[in-house]
Amino acid sequence: MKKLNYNFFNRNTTKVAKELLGTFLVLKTSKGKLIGKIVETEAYHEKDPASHSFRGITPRNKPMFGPPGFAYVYFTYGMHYCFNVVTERTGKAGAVLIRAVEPISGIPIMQKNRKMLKLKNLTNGPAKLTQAFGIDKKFNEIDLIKNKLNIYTVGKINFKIARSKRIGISTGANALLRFYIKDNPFVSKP
DNA sequence: GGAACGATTGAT
DNA sequence: TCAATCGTTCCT
Repeated sequence: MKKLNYNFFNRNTTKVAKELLGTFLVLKTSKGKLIGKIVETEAYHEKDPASHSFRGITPRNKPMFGPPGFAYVYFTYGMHYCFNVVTERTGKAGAVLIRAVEPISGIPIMQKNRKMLKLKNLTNGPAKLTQAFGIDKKFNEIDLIKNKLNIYTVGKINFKIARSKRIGISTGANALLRFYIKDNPFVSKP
């Protein structure tokens, strides 16, 4: 297990989105470690009409323009948080939305956070995994290399990557910037 | 100052 | 298919 570093994130957003598949999101909590294998991502570029960064920098999307390897957590629909990893060099916006993970460790804690027992529904959506991990606005703009929330790789690929249109957006909807592990049951929408 | 809307989810 | 629910952004 090797922790992903700044160099990994300081690259083209689409490339990072693809290579994040099969890596492990790890959060150290006082009650134990939460681990989820990333099985679904979406890429959001600076000039992408679907991206928050499209109309330039604002107080909310500021982290997207910041250094790579940091978190961008935003609140949406009045009740949900979504977790992104910032990509590209400082000054250029870019982020990868983590849309789904496969529960690996700390499952009882995730079940408690989600108030739900069914493994399949625990983390198979962007706002579901943040709820399972307890990720909220306190995690916005934190350094994912130096804090309790990290991403690790084992360097092995034993799955096929599928590609599709992104979900839940209206403008720029035809771009194939969603990536997921083929046949993985924890992908939000296969 | 006001209004429209959203990178969603869960229940009906 | 639809309500829940509120911060952000854009318009006046």
